[in-house]
Amino acid sequence: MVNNNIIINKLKKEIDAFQIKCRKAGLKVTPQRLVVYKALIETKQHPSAEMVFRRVRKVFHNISLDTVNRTLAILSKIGVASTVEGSGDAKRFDGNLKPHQHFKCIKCKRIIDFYHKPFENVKVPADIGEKFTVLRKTVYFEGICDSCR
Amino acid sequence: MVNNNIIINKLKKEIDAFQIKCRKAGLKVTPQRLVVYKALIETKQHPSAEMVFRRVRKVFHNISLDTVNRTLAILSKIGVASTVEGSGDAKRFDGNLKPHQHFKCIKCKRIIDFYHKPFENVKVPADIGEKFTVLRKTVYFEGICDSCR
DNA sequence: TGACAAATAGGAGCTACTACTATATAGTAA
DNA sequence: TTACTATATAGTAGTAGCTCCTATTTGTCA
Repeated sequence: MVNNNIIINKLKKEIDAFQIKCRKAGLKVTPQRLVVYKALIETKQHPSAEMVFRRVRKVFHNISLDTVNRTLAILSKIGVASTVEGSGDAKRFDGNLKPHQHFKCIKCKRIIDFYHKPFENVKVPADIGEKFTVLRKTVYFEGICDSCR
Repeated sequence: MVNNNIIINKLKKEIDAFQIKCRKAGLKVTPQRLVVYKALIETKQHPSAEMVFRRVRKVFHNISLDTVNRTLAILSKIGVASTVEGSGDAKRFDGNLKPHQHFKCIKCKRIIDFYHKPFENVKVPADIGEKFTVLRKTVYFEGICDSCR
């Protein structure tokens, strides 16, 4: 029960922070945005737009897929979510803002978070850093997960 | 001239090796496959299927996009090419088999190779290596390239 | 509480594949 | 060389995953 309250309080705080970020960015706080944001931070599944859509439809019966897509793009833009690297297939989103890395199973497409300190501070080689503006550094593994092999 | 011959010889060797790999995999060596393979290893552009298609159409007038797509998938499968990481947009292919890393410009979508030894030997954390079969390790940067900023 | 810019639902449109099928061809065996 | 057959291809239809469009609705602010 105590544990549950901690989780609920954490969620409340995150939603409050989200509303502030929206207003700062000149974005309206709509119930659609709140429900998409909640769906994203409540899961560790790194869902696609379609997965989020199916989830939120259960509580918001006539929300459109377009709104979900637009909202996920907006969340990434204002920095409360990000898109997961990995080529092909549907875009996958991530509401986990802590520095972390991903392992993706090429069979079942599951994405698993892991935390490995040395990968957080990858140094950009001098020649790259001088020529380009590096906005995102990623260490990313692909392979076969435990349940697929 | 001498330089040119070296390049042509290198290309010939790669094509011979490609034919051997095809036969080993039980795949027929068709002119379509050769032309797609050549188009891929001749460029540093990390082309999409569409880009390869437009290129090969110039010399192979009625090749179909489906064949290009299928062939690129096959090249990746038998290990003479790979798909480039990076979410969304069209799949991009790479015929460069030397260990290297990519920087992708989020504006113009250009992909630039770079070579940085320390990134070639990224160690898989023990817990990940035990639980999953890691087939591919990637260090990947995103940002704004020199011509876009 | 009214005004209005921003956001949404629903649907059309688009891009990037992927599947299907009749025809053609590479590889092998005679 | 020629005949055979499994594989591959061209052309096209179909599908997934967005993205754009428009009339309507709604959050925000004066």
